Amino acid sequence: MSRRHGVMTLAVLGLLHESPMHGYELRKRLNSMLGAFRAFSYGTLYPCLKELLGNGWIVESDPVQAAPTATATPPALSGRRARIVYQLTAEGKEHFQSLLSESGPTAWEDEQFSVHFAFFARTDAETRLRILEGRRTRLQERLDGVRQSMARTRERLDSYTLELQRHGQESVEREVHWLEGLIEDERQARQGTTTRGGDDDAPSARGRTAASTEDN
Amino acid sequence: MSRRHGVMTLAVLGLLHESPMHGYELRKRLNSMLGAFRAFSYGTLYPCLKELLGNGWIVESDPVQAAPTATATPPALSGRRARIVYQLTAEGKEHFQSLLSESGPTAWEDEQFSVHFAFFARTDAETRLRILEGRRTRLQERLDGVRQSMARTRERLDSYTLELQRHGQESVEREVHWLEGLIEDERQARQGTTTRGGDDDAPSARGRTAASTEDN
DNA sequence: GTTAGCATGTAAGGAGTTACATGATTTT
DNA sequence: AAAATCATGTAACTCCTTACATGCTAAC
Repeated sequence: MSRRHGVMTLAVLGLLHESPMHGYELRKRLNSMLGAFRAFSYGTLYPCLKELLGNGWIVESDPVQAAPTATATPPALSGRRARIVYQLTAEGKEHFQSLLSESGPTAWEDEQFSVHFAFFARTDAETRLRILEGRRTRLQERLDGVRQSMARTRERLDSYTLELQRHGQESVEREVHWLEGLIEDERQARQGTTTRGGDDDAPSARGRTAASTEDN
Repeated sequence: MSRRHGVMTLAVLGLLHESPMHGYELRKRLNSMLGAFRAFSYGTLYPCLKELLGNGWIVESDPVQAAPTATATPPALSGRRARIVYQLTAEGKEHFQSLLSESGPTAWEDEQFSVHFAFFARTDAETRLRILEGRRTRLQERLDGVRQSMARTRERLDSYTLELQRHGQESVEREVHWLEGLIEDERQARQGTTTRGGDDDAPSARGRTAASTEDN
């Protein structure tokens, strides 16, 4: 028991790590963080929060009611509906870190990768590198599969199917290229901090951000 | 009852449309067709076949046992395990066409789009255009969301989160660009066949295939 | 002789969605 | 006065995966 709600758990713990929040806001931030990749509905969020509560990873904090435009609103229950603000417990933080340090397929598969990546600033350098490399290898395998299949079925496919394969292949190739840049950055950042085994905060990816936009 | 197994139903019917096949081969062809986008397991395939059978959309045909390397293998049950070869019925073909002519969100959302696209050669021109445009609009909305979110939270994000957003945005932009090329092709192909309302086979996407690789 | 590939299936469960229910508040 | 947005939640259901069970044949 405990490993339910795959991606959401990690994402929610990560966001609450920054600051306490209520459900509605949590979901908005979640979907803006991962906007291009996926979206969650309330039907996933609220049950997930319930479970996190049950596991003692989060607690309800004072329902701090942010002033509803006009500031001076009397005590008790005014300004909108009473919001339930959640915050991380010590165990929650610990669990978050242990989730972050997982570097198996669970971290680099399609749905999970983007969330893990989003919290790389809190992930130690070794794990970051292993996840990036794991994903690159995974995509490379997929590419091999696609290339073989295109070689085998050559000419026998209609133009739409062919175009789909071509487009799919190109997308995967692009992501591999992106990953390779990131991996190189990680390696170079490691040179800077010599043999240190420590975890520190974001190495501000200089160079790469520019490099990957070069062909604008 | 009847609308189960979302994407698979369409994909299986589509493949069986080309030629009869047994489950194992079906799955291989499925995964090679959609290799870059998704993969199915047997746990999805076999129950799906069962349901298609129940709906009368496919039937078992003679277990044509392809010669196992050496040709002359005696009658009955030789050469590997008895394979169950399925083929499309008339109702199956009809149902397949009706699935193909759906052009709502069910056709242009992430998981479904690639399968629908793969069978565009059997889809009529109007539907193709509506699906392509629907998806483009959908992605455009997603882009607007991402851009707004990036404008709002500017500077307050660590470099990894930022890089993720940038990469996500770029991917979506690329797909929009790809779609726009395809849409233009469809429109030009329509000019060729003047006012005709008919469905014909693949307009061999000339020009486009080259154009989208131009920046090689 | 053992691994890899061919071939078919089932049971249990995980992750998430849709649609509903409810109600306040702000904007148009 | 209507519509959008804020806010929380639940029940039912979908789609798919994992892990298991079984056994045969080809290649190393």
